This record gives sequence, structure tokens and C-alpha cells, in this order.
Amino acid sequence: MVSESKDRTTQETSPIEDLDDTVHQRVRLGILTIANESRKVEFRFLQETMGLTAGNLSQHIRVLEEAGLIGVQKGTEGRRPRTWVSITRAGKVALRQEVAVLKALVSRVEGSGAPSN
Amino acid sequence: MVSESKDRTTQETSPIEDLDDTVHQRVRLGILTIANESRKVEFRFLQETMGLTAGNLSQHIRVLEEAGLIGVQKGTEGRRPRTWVSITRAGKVALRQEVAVLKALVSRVEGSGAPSN
DNA sequence: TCGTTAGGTTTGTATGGCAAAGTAGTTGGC
DNA sequence: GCCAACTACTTTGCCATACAAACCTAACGA
Repeated sequence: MVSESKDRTTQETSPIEDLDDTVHQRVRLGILTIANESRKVEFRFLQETMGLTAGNLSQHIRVLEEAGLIGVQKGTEGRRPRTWVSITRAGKVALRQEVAVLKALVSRVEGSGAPSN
Repeated sequence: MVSESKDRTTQETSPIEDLDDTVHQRVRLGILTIANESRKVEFRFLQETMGLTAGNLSQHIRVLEEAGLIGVQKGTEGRRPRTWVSITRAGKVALRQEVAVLKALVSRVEGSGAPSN
């Protein structure tokens, strides 16, 4: 009664439950993913890698910092100002959680064949 | 010079490139995922499954419809109005694309160990 | 020393997400 | 058979978000 042909494939559960918008947002998901790969990352590296304006990146970094998912260090390198971002323990946990949900979603989509339609 | 310890693990590519916001958005990703599992889905089923207000769902459906990713049929069931959503071919393609990116992201995150940290 | 470059941050705006209120038809009670 | 309550959405209004342009501060070059 609820969805046609719910017999075999349809799962009556939400595929996006426990998906946190703070982490799921495109750019921030990218920041966390990259930050997760090294101890710290340069602002400019993030900006160039992801093709963002500095302003845009700056904002997303603030959001992640205020959520406690990353830490921000400011310093200099050869007299020039430099900003580094590093993922926190909470950030790693949040990323893992997001990835777990995405993983489930991926296999759910791939599982639901749509066999030629 | 660009990111510390970029030696082994760090990939200098964006993990979120080709991620389309229309599809990536939480609720819409859920709609497409569910719609992909059967020929058509009831409005109310989507609403209840994902725990959304009707207004919110209505908006997201419109966005997906205008993007050509779903089709909307209106009719009745026992004299009561009923709305069904069905994923289009373009919708399936878009979902597959999204899932491909997510899959890559998942294995990238899982690959960058931080094994126990 | 005066302009230019580097490295971000702040501000302004337009879009987006959400719930509350509104609309249209339906059923139930009396 | 009329009115209240319910069902099934849609529209409206508001707040949060995302983005880029403009701005700021310091260093470097000529």
C-alpha cells in the first residue's frame, strides 16, 4: 500500500538518516577527506585542490572549526602568513560516521538493480 | 610543499569534484535512492520513511522534477488524491554518477588508514 | 617609497531548506 | 444534507547557507 512493488527490493528505511549536514555538505566533506590524509594541510592546498575561492573556503573552515571537527593553526612560512588545518579526533569520528552511511547507501543503490528497468 | 606528509597517502585531487549539489543534497539523495528501488513511489511513503514535513518534501520533489531527474504523476486512489514519484532515465544516470563519486570517496577515506590513529 | 603580490577575512547578496499556514477535496457525525 | 474534521498536498515566509567581491594587512620588488 505504501509503494508499488515493495515486495523484494524496497527497504522501508531512510537511506539518509544519521547524515549530518555539517559533514555531508560538498565542500566540507572534501575538506575533511583531505585533512584526514595528513597531519595538517595548507589553506592554499585545499583551495587549489578543490578549486574554491579563498572566501568560500574560509567560511567552510570556520563552520568546521566551530563544530570542533578541525583545528586551525596560523603561523608563517618564510615571513609569509600561512594557515594550516588539521582534523580533530571528533572530526575523524564524524567523517567515519558519514562514510559508514555513504557506504550503506552505495551498496543499497547498487543492490537495487533496476535491471534494465 | 603543499601539504605535510603528502608522500604516501595524500592524493592531490579533489574528492568532491563532479559532485552535483542537486543530487548530493541529503533529502534529494534519499528521494532518488528510494525512487530507484521501485517503478513508482507514493509521496506519503517518502514523507514517512524519511521523516519529512510535506512542505519540505514537496519542494525537493519540485527541484528534482525541474532538473528532469524524476517524474511526478497525480491521480487518485479510492477517491483520495495521490501523488507518485518515479525516477527518470536521467535520474538514474545522475544517481549512478553520484554513487560512483561516493564510492571513490569512501574507499579513499578508508584507504587513508589512520588505523587506530 | 610606492605599487604589486600574497594570504586570508569580512561583507553583501542570492539561493536554499524548512515549517507554518493555506487550499482543495473527502469523509463522518448528527 | 450541512458542518466540522481529516487527508493530501502546495504556497508562503523566514532564517540559514553558500558563494564571490571587496576589503585588509603584511611583505616583496623596482
